[in-house]
Amino acid sequence: MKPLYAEVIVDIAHANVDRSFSYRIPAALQERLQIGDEVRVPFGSGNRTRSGYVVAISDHTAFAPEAVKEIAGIAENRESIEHRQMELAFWMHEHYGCTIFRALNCVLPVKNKVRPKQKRRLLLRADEAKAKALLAKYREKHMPAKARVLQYLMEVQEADLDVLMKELKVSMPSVTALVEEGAAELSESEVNRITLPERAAKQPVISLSEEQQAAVKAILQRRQQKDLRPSLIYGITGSGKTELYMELIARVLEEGKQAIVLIPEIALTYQTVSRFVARFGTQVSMLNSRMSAGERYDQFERAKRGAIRVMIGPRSALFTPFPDLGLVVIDEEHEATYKNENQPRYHARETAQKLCEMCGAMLVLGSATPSLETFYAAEQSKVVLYRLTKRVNDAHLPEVLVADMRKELERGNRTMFSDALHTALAETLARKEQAMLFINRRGYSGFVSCRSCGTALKCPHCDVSLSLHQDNTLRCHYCGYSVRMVQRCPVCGSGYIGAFKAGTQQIVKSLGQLFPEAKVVRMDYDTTKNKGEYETILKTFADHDADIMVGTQMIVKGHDFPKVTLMGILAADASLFVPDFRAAERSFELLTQAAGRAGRAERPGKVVIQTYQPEHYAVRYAAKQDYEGFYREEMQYRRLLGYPPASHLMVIMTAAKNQEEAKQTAERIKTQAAALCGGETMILGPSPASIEKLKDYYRQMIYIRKQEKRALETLRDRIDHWLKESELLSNCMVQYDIDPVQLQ
DNA sequence: AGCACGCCGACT
DNA sequence: GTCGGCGTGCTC
Repeated sequence: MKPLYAEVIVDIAHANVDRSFSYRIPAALQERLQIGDEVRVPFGSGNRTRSGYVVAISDHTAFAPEAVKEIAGIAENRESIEHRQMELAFWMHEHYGCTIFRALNCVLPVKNKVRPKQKRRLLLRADEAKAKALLAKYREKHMPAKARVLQYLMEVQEADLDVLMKELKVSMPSVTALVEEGAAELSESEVNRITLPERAAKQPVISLSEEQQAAVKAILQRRQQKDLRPSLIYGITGSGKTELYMELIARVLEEGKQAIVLIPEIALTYQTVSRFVARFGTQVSMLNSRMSAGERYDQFERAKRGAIRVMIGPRSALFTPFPDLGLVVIDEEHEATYKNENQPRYHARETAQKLCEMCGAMLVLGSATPSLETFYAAEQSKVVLYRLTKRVNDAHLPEVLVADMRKELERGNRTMFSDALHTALAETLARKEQAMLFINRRGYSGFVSCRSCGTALKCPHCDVSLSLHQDNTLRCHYCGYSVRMVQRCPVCGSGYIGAFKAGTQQIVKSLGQLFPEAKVVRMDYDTTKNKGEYETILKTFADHDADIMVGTQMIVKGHDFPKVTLMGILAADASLFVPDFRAAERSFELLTQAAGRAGRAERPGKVVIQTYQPEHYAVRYAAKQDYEGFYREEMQYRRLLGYPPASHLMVIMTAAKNQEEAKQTAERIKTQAAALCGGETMILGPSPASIEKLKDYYRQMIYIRKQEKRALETLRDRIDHWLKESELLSNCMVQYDIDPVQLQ
């Protein structure tokens, strides 16, 4: 019998051992051992037994066979949380074509990751007399390292451990010695210092509307029948999706199970979380991206122990190791942030579905503008749809005006504001109400449009916009088509053609000229970079210390300001012509959500959409707040052009420091792919990525379409296998993404 | 993370 | 020499 080896990740939280080690599998375990099993292995020169996880099994090892040690034993609980998490990691590895390591690091994020040392502080513990005595002793006994540390501590009382070690040129052994002698104390990072809202005065549980109750009842009933298909709560803004989620969470908690709630990072604010805390108290916790690995670790440990039973967070909260998960909610499921743009390129929606299948948990998706994927799945009965059609408190939908900016130009209005918006602003200010101006900054990647007739230049082959490059050519990022920049609009001959530009700063400036007495706040990436700024701006506006808020995408999500009765959308077109097949979908979402911001309370709201393309279907349907109309029209395009979800699309990206290398590798991959899948498959490219050079790497893209997703996965694995055999990979990186959410 | 090895200054 | 503190590097 062949000797079998297992690759084992050792359970030590340190970067230096963040890799696998080969172990021999004892005869008794050869039949039984599986990838993902927890094993006991001798490790290090002391051969201390440690636990680890099997990540691969094979009949050979890259390590010197005579130096390989043997697995000591297997942990018997294949039901453990870790085992379940490992299984999820392996699914991600297969599904997203990333390495097992990447997947594991994502699913068990603290394992193998160093706890941030900079957070550890060294405090003086001995009193003055004792410290002086010890210092004298160290000096006398020639222990300079310890003496230096102690003296320093006596001066400053406490110090950051990393800084101290560097400054005083000492290392860990000296510090530990001091701690053991009781002279000093190490404090871990401020444990659990995330500030959750205080338990708010217990608010009465809002009773659900008939519609909401019916949906809750149906979802629970389906679970009883072991129907684990995801549920889609499709409800217009203000229809009370959150109450519905909370009701489901309450039911799950009653059964002694736990729940995960995913919310896009941008909407993950104090207010959102406090609603959950008000209902469920200290069982609720949250994650966010600003947390250190240590804080995250603490959260996960508490979840494992049962101290937390509801976790709210972004994408990564999905990996909370709950012992008995009963429910996953994904709010605003259409959001692009649910797709990880780094390796592993997982989509939280798909991954949640897998996780829920594994745990027998319910998956509930919610959105006012569902992703085409989810709505398509609902049409095919792979997802069960529940509609919420009524706004809570019978609030009215806003009145939407579409301002045709071409006509404004004709009339000689060269400002950024249409007459309609100008008038509406004046009226709103006169009524002492508030307005928001949303400037669509998506699609800043240089699409070229005519200010006179609204034409945007498109690729004749791909139906995506051309981008203006620095060498003054217009290029298609899908197929590589390229043409010289035009001087006049090819449709109307106007000279007003160029790349679109407008920023929040310019808007604030012109507002100052038009309405000098109005107070304006600006919210965009620049003004919210520092901690707390986001909250400060929101508070200023909520307290009506400002009349107009100007901002980017950020202002669209999140908050209800009851006094906002006007929403102005500038450059609604910008996102329509991003060179991405999802451009229309994204624009529709943005416009619809922005429109939903106005007049949510008893005051009627007004929305002004400024566009050069009033006849575009995304603008038309957004103005009517008609998702389903938009869905049907958009699906026709997707079917026609073979884009997801009608068909499936794989993007292969090559990246190399040498431009030629990236190109040639891409060419050879294309040839190989063509050979592997025969004649009828559509392969586009290679063409440069929209930002061709990124962080010194030149990037080339290939697009492959197929009816079956499975076929793309097989193709990916075959190409990857072929690449590893060939010698192409040495200077060139290759990444795959099936059904991308954002094209690069 | 923990362990061993090897460097270097002090002392029998 | 050689003892012991202390930094460094490795762990299948």
